[in-house]
Amino acid sequence: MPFIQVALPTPLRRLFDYRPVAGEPLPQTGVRVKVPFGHRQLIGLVMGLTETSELSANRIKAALTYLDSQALFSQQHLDFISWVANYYHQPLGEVMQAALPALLRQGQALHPPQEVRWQLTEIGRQTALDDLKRAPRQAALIRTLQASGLAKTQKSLQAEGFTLAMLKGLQSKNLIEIQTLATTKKGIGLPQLATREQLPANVLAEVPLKLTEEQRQVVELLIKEVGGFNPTLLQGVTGSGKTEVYLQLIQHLLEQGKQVLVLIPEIGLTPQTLKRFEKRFNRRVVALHSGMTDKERLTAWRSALEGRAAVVLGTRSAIYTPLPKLGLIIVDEEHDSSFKQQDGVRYQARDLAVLRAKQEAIPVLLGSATPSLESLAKAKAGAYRWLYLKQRPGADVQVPEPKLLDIRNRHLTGGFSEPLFRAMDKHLKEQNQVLVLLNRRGFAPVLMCTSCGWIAGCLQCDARMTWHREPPKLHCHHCDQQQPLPTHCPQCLEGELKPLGAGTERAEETLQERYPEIPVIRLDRDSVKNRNDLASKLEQIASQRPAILLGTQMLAKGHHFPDVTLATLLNADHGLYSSDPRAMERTAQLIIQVAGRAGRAEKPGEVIIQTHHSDDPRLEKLCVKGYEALALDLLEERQKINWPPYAYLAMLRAEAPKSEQVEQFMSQLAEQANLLNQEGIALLGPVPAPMERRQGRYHMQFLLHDNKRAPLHRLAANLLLWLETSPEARRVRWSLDIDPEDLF
DNA sequence: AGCACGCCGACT
DNA sequence: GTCGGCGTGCTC
Repeated sequence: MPFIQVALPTPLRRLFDYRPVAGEPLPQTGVRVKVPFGHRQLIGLVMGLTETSELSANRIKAALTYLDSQALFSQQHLDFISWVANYYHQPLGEVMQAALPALLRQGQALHPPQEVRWQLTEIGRQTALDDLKRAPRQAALIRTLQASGLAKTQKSLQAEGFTLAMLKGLQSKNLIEIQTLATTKKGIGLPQLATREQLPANVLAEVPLKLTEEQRQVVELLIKEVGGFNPTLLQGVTGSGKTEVYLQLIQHLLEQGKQVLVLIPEIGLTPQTLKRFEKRFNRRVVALHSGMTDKERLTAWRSALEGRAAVVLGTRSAIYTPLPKLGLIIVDEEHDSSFKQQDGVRYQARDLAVLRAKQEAIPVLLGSATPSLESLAKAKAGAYRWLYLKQRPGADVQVPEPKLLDIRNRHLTGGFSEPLFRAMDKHLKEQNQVLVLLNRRGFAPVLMCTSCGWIAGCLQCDARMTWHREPPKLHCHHCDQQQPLPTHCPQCLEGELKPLGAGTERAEETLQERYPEIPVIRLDRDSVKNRNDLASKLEQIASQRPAILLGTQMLAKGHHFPDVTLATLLNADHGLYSSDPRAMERTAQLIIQVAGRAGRAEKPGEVIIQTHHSDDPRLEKLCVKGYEALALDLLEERQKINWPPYAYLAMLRAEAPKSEQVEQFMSQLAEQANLLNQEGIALLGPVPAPMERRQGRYHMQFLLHDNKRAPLHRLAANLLLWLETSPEARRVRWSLDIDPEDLF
């Protein structure tokens, strides 16, 4: 009798052996199993069978039950997830769990139990009841069903006095059967079709848009390469019709009966995106994102697993969706930072998309107007095919060149300079919309006492409290801690408290004062809390002209605002002189995103970027030569300083309530790392994390750097062995981040 | 991680 | 006398 090897949701990095469930056939791999574990019961995934165990047989417990009749993951998918666990040095069981929808993790059945209904078979419908003369109750049962003409629940039949024995009796005579239900999109049970879901022969539900020559070439080229691993970077300016290229490529895959996985950034999934896909195809399109209920997610996930969903449109965790007929993966806005999972099971979904495509020998398409330096480097080196969309279809209007507006020595009103106001005046007077982007929520980022200089700080973090007006409070954006607004200075008791700097609330107030007749529509996390809020704001935007659209990142991502002719970024300086080499890249992406919002229809647009450093050569390059020129410069810089994507990093972080605890642990870790470091990996740190105190805990970090991946991972693995066994590591919370993105 | 066991201090 | 603090050991 072999043992089953089970991956369990525990930080212990190994599989656990169990005796198979008695009296049941041996389970397939990829089936969930409930097992006793210490003093509790856990749900794990069967990873394989083994004849031998390192443990003595008497210490091996028996598994309790199998929760699935068929595998949730194919062997190939299990291999993929195992690879992820291995590469990111995460416990396999935890990665497996992360790959399952919450309800399956908790042990719910893949198919929710349905109420048993009985219906007549074809024979039963036609029977003359002569054969049942000696079974009057069974005959009565048939008559009841014939009279109703529909399936009846077992419960109601039993209430009418029919017994289970009668039902079984008729079932064995093939006169009645249990109705099997298929769940439709709306969740209404319909009799399952004899074969499988009947799909219209035509994949298309609407006539596709006419492609430009440029788009057509891209689509044709990509179609030609379907069927093998083929990574492509599609660099298309905002409004160049990337989505239409995706749709027509997807159409081709659907016509071959394939499934397509489309990854999108976290807030990119607007209802419009989903609708556009649904409208195009006579095939099932499902979404997978955090805004859905557990039940909705399970339904979508299941239809993907069973091959019924043709297109899965999801955020980063959708990379784990089982798709038996997967033929293509698309990552839209591939540069977006939300593809990196920052806590728990850490991974970069864009990288995993490329890996999964390679494993399945299918094409993968990374799309962006502002590709990440990682993808650009791959494209430049020839590892990815590099395609462009440079034109905007349907209009001669090109993306306007951003203009830098220097605000050194200029008076600012709520963050706005006079020349910016004048530009706004002009566009509003022409009955157009103006978009104002400000990456700061609340009324003011700082509240200060004018007489003693006291500043409202967070008690738990090394951060300032942001002053919010509506509702009035002090709010720490790092730990979510909230406090009532002080009426006077708590330090000197007499000074006046004044806001410094401006957030979206203050900008809104400023704009409303200056433009009392013009609607100001604000979009940030405080004013848009759910899908309904977003829908109503978008509707306001669509119906009001002139208008001012004001908001954070939310405003810069994904939405089309055809009436915006002026787009402006109130402050581009954040990140210009940051110690983080990624900051410039992000600022550049933001500026290009903002610029892409202006003049998308027939109207020429204008883009104004306020900055204190208009002479910064990188900003100038971005505005005049464009994103790619700047990005290639930044890449060259990265190569010079031997930094990703030309080198590899692994970050060890730790936190504890007392700073001494982390310091002590980190110095032991560093000592250990030095001891284990046989291959000359650069060890940077340990140093306090950028915001050392967060949520009342002290954070430190330790960076491993090398220009080869393998030795770095070997050292990381050895450090993990030490971390798992040393008692010091238990006194702190630590984590290992492979390919970290947030360093400073 | 999560849970139990076990050994010391301040309470009804 | 016991409740509960968290140090330590273990999980097939």
